[in-house]
Amino acid sequence: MVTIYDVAALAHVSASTVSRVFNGLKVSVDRAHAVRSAAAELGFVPNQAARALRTQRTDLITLIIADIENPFFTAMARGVEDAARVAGFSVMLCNTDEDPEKEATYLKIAALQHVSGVIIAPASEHLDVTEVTKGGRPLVTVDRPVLADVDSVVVDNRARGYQSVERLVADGHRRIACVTGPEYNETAQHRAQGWSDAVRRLGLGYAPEDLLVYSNNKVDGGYQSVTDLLHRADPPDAIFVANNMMGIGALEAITEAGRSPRSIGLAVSGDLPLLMATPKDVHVISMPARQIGETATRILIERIGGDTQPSRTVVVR
Amino acid sequence: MVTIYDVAALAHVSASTVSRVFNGLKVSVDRAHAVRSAAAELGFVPNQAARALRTQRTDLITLIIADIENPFFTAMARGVEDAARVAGFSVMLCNTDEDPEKEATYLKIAALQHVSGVIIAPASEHLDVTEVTKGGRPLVTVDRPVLADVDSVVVDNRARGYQSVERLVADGHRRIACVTGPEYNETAQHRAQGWSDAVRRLGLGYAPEDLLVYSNNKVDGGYQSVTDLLHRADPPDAIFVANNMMGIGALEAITEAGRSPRSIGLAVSGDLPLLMATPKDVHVISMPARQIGETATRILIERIGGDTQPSRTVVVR
DNA sequence: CTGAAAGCGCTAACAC
DNA sequence: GTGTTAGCGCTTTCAG
Repeated sequence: MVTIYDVAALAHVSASTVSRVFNGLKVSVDRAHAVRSAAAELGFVPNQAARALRTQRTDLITLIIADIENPFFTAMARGVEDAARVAGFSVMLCNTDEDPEKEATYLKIAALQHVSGVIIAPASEHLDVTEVTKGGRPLVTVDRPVLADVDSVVVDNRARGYQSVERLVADGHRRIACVTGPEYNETAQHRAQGWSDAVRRLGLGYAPEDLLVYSNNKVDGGYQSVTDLLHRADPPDAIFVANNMMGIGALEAITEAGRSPRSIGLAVSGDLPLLMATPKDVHVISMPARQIGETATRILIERIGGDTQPSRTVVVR
Repeated sequence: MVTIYDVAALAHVSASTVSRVFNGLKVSVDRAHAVRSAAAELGFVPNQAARALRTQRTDLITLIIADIENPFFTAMARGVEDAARVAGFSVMLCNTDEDPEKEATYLKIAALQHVSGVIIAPASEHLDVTEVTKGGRPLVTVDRPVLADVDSVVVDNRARGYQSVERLVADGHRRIACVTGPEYNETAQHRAQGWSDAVRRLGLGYAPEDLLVYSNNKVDGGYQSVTDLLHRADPPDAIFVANNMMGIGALEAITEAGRSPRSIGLAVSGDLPLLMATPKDVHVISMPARQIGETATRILIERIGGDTQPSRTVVVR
């Protein structure tokens, strides 16, 4: 392994000068040049482990997401990756499967690896971030805020629910059901709240609770819930589905029931993955997934750079 | 930060003894116990950077895939992750977007970070692995072999193409087209070869080239290619689609053309993502994505452990 | 089986 | 601006 000392010897300078060159500190031009060519000649690459040991930091960002198979998260991951790369950071992607235990493990690993920062789509707002933030390591949550004092990047979930109802009403629907995520999931709750607020505010004339279904944010859940709704004695004439994956399931259920998004109104929060063209008549309230990732990364990197302003929650449109 | 010296002091032993305990080397039971409780009391966690610097290795595996948004790769990633975790490794997931430049960058980073090993779904068989393998770091490729002397885990792509034709013929189809991936992609070529072999061997009575279409392994490509095929003057009566994403596009194209997989035969290599139920009459030649990931990881970890048998290519069924 | 001692490659005071 | 020096926390000979 070629070290900084080999380079120093070849360039007739000290090791510190080599170090300075590689860290962009002030060095006279001729020596800097000597160092660079020596390094190139030897194929020198700085040893990250040594650097990490010395500085107690890495140029690594850990990204922890709930479900790598959900296109929303993968799109977000791309946003993170892109923003991180231009800033010279690498991203370590971890998948929790919505399992708080895996989540905790990854947070611990992140701390162990001395990553520079963590971006996480937390399984719950009760996430324990102390393990990673103690020692001043920044963490920003995406998709949902947590109760701890950290930065978050989220979307306005209530507005999404509200807007969905407005659009369906504009289409002439009056009896609009809601299929949202698990009851313990705050994001799911907020979307449902937006929907129920609208149902009341617009005077649609039924108790929202009667048409509210909690599901699992997965394709099969959306399929099942919508199928059930369609078979009720007193079925809805439209449905707001609060998550992209369930949106796919909903579409399948509607098709299978011999209906179409024209006859039964459908609004979905989140982009429908893998569909060439969004079926006519489906209202898609698009999710700026990539932008969420980019924004979160930018905030994280500012923090890594020493930004100490009070923590904030950014709502992305 | 609490170090092994703090633990050593509290346990009245030397630092080396603490190190031995944490590395599973022989230490007398009572001292081992003392060390463990001291470590627990202080909340000691070994500093990975120091360890990496000393040993020149990490418990990190880098997984490099072409497209994080393709469910085949994400399923594979899960297999890798699961197998890695039980062996005490963490995985760093990198997404190349099929961009050889990004791929090269990630390989370089992997070497820099002193990861223990690399699993990669290479963009091409001409992948240059020297940067990462020099120094004896193991690398295994998945999905496709490369020209270098490394382990690979693949599926039998020719067999998949051949089998698809057999199944469609059994359904009574005689004029079977093939939509495969990019021409430079060996995997795509092999699937097409299996298809064309079958077309000839089964005496279907047309020149395979006439019904072979190269596409882009994406949803839109599958959609476009199938649409074009259906509008030909002399259209096929069945289609073999060589990739999961294009399979989705194909299905959309068929539906949009007012046809169904019953009237136009359809066989797809790879599982159709996000569909609740695979449409009746579609032949899906399933891909053992997860198993590929697990197998690759197991091989990699054996190599990391010092296995030096000649490199091999494992074909997963 | 255990401890002392010597670094792994790098950075950051500190002097010059 | 530059070199000298002293570690970062750990593992690993080498003695005992």
